[in-house]
Amino acid sequence: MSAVATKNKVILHIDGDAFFVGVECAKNPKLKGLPVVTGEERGIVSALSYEAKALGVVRGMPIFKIKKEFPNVVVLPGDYKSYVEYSSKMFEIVNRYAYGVEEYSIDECFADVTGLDRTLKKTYREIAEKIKKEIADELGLSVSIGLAPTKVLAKVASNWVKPNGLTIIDTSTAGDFLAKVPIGKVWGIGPRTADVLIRRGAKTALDFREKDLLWVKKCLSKPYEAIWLELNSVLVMGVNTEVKNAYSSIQKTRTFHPATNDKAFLWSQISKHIEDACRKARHYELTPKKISIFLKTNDFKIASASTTLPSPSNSPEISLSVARELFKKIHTKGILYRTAGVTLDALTADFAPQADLFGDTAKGDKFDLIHKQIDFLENKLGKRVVYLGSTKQALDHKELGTDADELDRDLLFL
DNA sequence: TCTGGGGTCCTAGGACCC
DNA sequence: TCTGGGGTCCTAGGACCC
Repeated sequence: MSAVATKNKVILHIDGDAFFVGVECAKNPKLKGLPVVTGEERGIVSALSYEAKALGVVRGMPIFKIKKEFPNVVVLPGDYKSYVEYSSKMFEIVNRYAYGVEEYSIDECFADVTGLDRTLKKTYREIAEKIKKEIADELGLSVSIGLAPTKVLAKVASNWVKPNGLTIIDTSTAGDFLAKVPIGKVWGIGPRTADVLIRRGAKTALDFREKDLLWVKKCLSKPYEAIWLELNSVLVMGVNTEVKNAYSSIQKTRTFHPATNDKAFLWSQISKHIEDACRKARHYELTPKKISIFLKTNDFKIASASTTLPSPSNSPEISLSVARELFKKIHTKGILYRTAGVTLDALTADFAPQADLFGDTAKGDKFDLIHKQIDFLENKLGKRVVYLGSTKQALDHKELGTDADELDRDLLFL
């Protein structure tokens, strides 16, 4: 037995209430108390106020439907810049009370606040209340807070009362809470795994927690062991306070309707996604080593193919040349596809590439220079001043059949 | 929730090596 | 030619998150 008693950690989780709408109300307090949605520019609801929810509005609802059926709902375009600003200010406030914050998403963070009760001579509840008050006073935002010995339990806690909640779960009370949490509501357990667990008799988080580890290992894969341990108050998912400053993948996808099998159209979508993904990679000075593309059918089956690039490059011409083969592999005659997507993978910070035997790197260098010029132009004149010939159709919104090969010329259109 | 877009991590199976 | 076992890399697909 260890001489040092292993005392439970105290993990805090903060979740913004209807965050995007919350920010809009903070910017324009007249909106407070009104049914408000954001997402006008996307055509579907991204976020909605609790007042809008009460009327029957749901996430993903088409904006035209809102305007028609709920004329008194305020519809706003998303203002991502503000959301990011408010988000980082919110994290700064939390950071006053923690040695680092894990920025989990734009409206959520975790922090390890263990021991702060002694340092600040306050209870954990008082500390959480203070954080909540500062966020409300300084930013005009409402949040829900959970305090618990692990991240998974802290998520359960912050979700327990919403909006404007403050819930504390400790080892002794966890069972009472978990008995009321359907297994599918646990962070990390989605519909598939929930099905499996329910069939095996674990309907609630408590049922699952009471299974033994061997059972968990036998029925599920590795990540679920961590969830099981965390439900049992064993902290295994560390709070990662490192500021995440690089993507490890960049994805571009688009769903179109109606679904189609048109080869030329689908290929032009892929081409556009490759251009856009490469542009983003260049913007962040990242270079992918891998590319993968996928097509999704009407019944949500995904056919994907991926490969390692001949040499790392963020020029679309390189990706395009290998994607052509990948596309041939996954495109099946007669099947209708609803979504096409591209992922650039294994991104690393830009580096000076070594010349290789086959001259691919030399080719990449040439395109590199061209794209530097184009990026410069586009920064001044706007996006897509210049684009690949194979992308043209996607930009024209043409859906009629044209021979794919005819369009697949790596030409730049001005 | 008949289901948008952008991410992360894991796993099984095959290829190839010793 | 057949045989065994282990390691590692690659690819396709699955599951989950916000």
